[in-house]
Amino acid sequence: MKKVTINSVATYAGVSKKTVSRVLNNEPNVSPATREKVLKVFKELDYTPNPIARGLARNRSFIIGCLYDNPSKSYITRVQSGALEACHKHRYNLLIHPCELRGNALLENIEQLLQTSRLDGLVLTPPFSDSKELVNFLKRKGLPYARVASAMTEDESISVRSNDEQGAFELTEHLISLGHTSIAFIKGHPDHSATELRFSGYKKALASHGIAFDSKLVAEGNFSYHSGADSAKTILDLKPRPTAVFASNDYMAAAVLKLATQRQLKVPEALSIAGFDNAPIARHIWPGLTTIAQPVEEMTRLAVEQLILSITEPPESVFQTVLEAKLICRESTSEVKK
Amino acid sequence: MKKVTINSVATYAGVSKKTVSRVLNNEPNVSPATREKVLKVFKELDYTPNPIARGLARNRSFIIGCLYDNPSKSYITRVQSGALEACHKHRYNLLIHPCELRGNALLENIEQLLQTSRLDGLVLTPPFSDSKELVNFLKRKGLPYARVASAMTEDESISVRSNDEQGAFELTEHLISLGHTSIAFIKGHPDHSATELRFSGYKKALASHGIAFDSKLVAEGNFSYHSGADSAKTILDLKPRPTAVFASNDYMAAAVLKLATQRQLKVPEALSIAGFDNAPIARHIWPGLTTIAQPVEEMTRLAVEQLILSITEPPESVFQTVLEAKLICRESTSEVKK
DNA sequence: CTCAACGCTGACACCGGTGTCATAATGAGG
DNA sequence: CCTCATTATGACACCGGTGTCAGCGTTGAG
Repeated sequence: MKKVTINSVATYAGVSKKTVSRVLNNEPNVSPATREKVLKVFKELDYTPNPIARGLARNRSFIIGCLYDNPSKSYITRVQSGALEACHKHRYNLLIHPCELRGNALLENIEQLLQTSRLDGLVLTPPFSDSKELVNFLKRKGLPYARVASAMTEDESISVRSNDEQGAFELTEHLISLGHTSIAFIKGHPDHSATELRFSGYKKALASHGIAFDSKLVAEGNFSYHSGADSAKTILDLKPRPTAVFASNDYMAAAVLKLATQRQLKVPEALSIAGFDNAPIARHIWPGLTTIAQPVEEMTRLAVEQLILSITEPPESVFQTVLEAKLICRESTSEVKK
Repeated sequence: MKKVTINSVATYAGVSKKTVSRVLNNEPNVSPATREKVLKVFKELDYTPNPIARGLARNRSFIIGCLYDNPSKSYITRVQSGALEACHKHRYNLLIHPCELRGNALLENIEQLLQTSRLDGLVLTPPFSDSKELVNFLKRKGLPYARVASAMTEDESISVRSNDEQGAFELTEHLISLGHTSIAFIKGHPDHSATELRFSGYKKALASHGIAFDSKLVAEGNFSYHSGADSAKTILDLKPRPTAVFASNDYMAAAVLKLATQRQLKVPEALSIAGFDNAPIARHIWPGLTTIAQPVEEMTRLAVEQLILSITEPPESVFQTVLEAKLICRESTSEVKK
C-alpha cells in the first residue's frame, strides 16, 4: 500500500497541487468542474491529507491540551469526555496533561509541554483555571486558552462555569426546609475558586433564613476523600452534634457517611448528609447522596468549542458562560428528628 | 519574541543546519569542539526543535494513542497515568481516544483517528486488547501497538497483563478459608478476557477444596455498577441465600453491598462480599471491600514503554509480561456464621 | 471596441527539520 | 612521499502540505 500524497492526487487529476490544496480547504476560485474532478480522485485514491505536513505549513498542530490536577477521577473523565466531543467535531485531537499546580516547576512543565507538542490551545480545569500566574504566562506566550469552572472574572478570556454559589444556596435551603438549623460545612481545596463560592452560597442561605453562622461548624477539607474523613471526625465529635453535614463534594460526603455508618449513626435519621458534583459514588452507596449536579461535560464542551473557534477566527467578542447547577435529592437527607 | 529555528542556530554558530541537526540527534561524526559550540548556542538562543517539522521529515508524530471503552473511570485514569509516565519519559505525548468496541463503525473510527493524528503507536486496553479484528487491522496498517490486560496469547505482540486467574483463585480461597462453601459469583463483561480468567480462578479454587460448582450461583454481569445491581437482586433472592458473593469487579461488589444494606442484611456478618480491582470505591464505602489489587499503572507503563522502544528499534524479541495481583483484605469479608 | 476587473490556475518559494552524497581534512600504512 | 581509509562538514533535495504572485482567458462597463 503506497502512500497517497497531494502530488499523486495532482498528477492523477491533471491539475497542480495548489489546486488540490484549494479543494481540500474549500477555498473559492476553483471551477465546479475541477472541484468535482479532484474530489473524485480523492475517493478513488482514498486520499487523506497529512495533518503533520499541513501543521508545518500552517504552524498548527490541530491538538488541544487539557490541563488538570484533580483528585476526582470521575470529574477528570467527564472533563475529557466533553473536551473530546468538541475536539472531534472540529477534527482536533486531545492531549491530556495532568500536573501539579503547586510545585515551582509548573511553568517549566508547561513550557516543555508546549515545546514537545506545539499545542494550538489549552483548556484549563480547576485549579489551573484560577491561576493568575498560569494565565499570564499563557498570555505572554500567546497561546489561546479557555477556562472551565473558574470564578476568576478579572481575566476576560473564554470561560465556562456553573453556578456554584446558587447550587450551594439551594442545597442549604433544602436542608433548612427539612428543619435543620445546625448544618456543618466542609470546605474544598483553597486553590479552587468553587470552594469560596460554595461556602458563600451556604452562608447566604443561612443568613436568608435567619440562622446564625457558626464557624465551629466549618471544617477545612481539600476535596479529597481523605480530607473528608478527617473533617468528618472533627464534625461528628462536636457537642452538640450538628444534624446535617454539607460537604463541598461527594467524596468528602462519602467519607462522612462512612464514618457515620461505622459509628452506628443512622443516615439520614440521625444525620443528614449532602455533597456536591453528583459524582458516581453519590449513587453507588447507600443511602444515596443528595447533591448538586453540574453539567461538567457540557461546560468543557462549550469551552473547547469556543477555544477552537477562537484559534481560527479573531476573538471578536469573548463569552463568559454560566450554566445552571441542579439539586438532586436522594436518601441521605431527611427531616430532622424532633 | 521571534522564532528560533535550526537556521538561526546554524547561522549564529557558524555551521550548517545539517551539523546542528547532527548535534540535536546525538549523531556521531561531529567534532567535540563543534558540538560544544552548537550546544552553547542552543542555550543562548533557548532553542527547541519543532516537533512537527521533525515529524514531517521523519514521518513520525511522537504521539501514542490510548484506546479504551471501559465503564470504570478509576481504571481509565490509572491507565492514562501509567501511559503518560512512559510517554513523557521518552518525550512522547499521549492522545486519548475512548470509543465503543461494539458498533460496526469501530474500524472506520480508528481509521479516521490514524488519519487525523498520524499516531506512532497505539495502546489497547480491554476490551480492545482482546479484539482479533482490531489487532489484525492494525497489523495490516503496519501500526505498532501494545496490549494491556489481555489474555489473548495467539497474537505475539507486546502484551502486559496481571494474573487474573491466580488473583481470583486466591480471593476464592480466602473466602473458603473463612468457612464459606456457598459462594456466588458475578461475571464480568463477555468481551473482556479477564472475565473468563477470573471465573476460571473461582472454579479452580472451589474444585481444589472439594466444593461442587453450582451454576445457579453464577450471575452474568458486565462490570458496570448497574449490572451488579441486577445480579445482586438475583443472588440475594436465592434460597438458600449464599453466604458470600464474589463480584468480578468492585463496582459490582459495591452494588451488592448497597442492596444488602438496603435490605438490612449485615455485611459481613450475614453476607461476605468481595470485589476485584481495588478501585477507589472499595475503600470509600463501609465496610471496605476485600478485593484483588492489580498494578494497572505499572502494566500500562511497561506496555507503552515497550511500544515506544519497538517503534525506534526493530522488535527483536517481544515480551509478554505477567505481573502479580495481590489480595487486599478489608471489612467486607468475615468468617461464616455457624 | 478597449481596457479594467475578475475568476481560475499553476510555478515557485517556504514551513523547519532530516537523509544522501560529495568533498575536504586528517591520519595510518607501505 | 604517496595511497587509501576515516572523520568532519556542508550543499542540496526532500517530507507534504500552504502562501504569494503572476499569467491567462472571460466578462462587463464605458
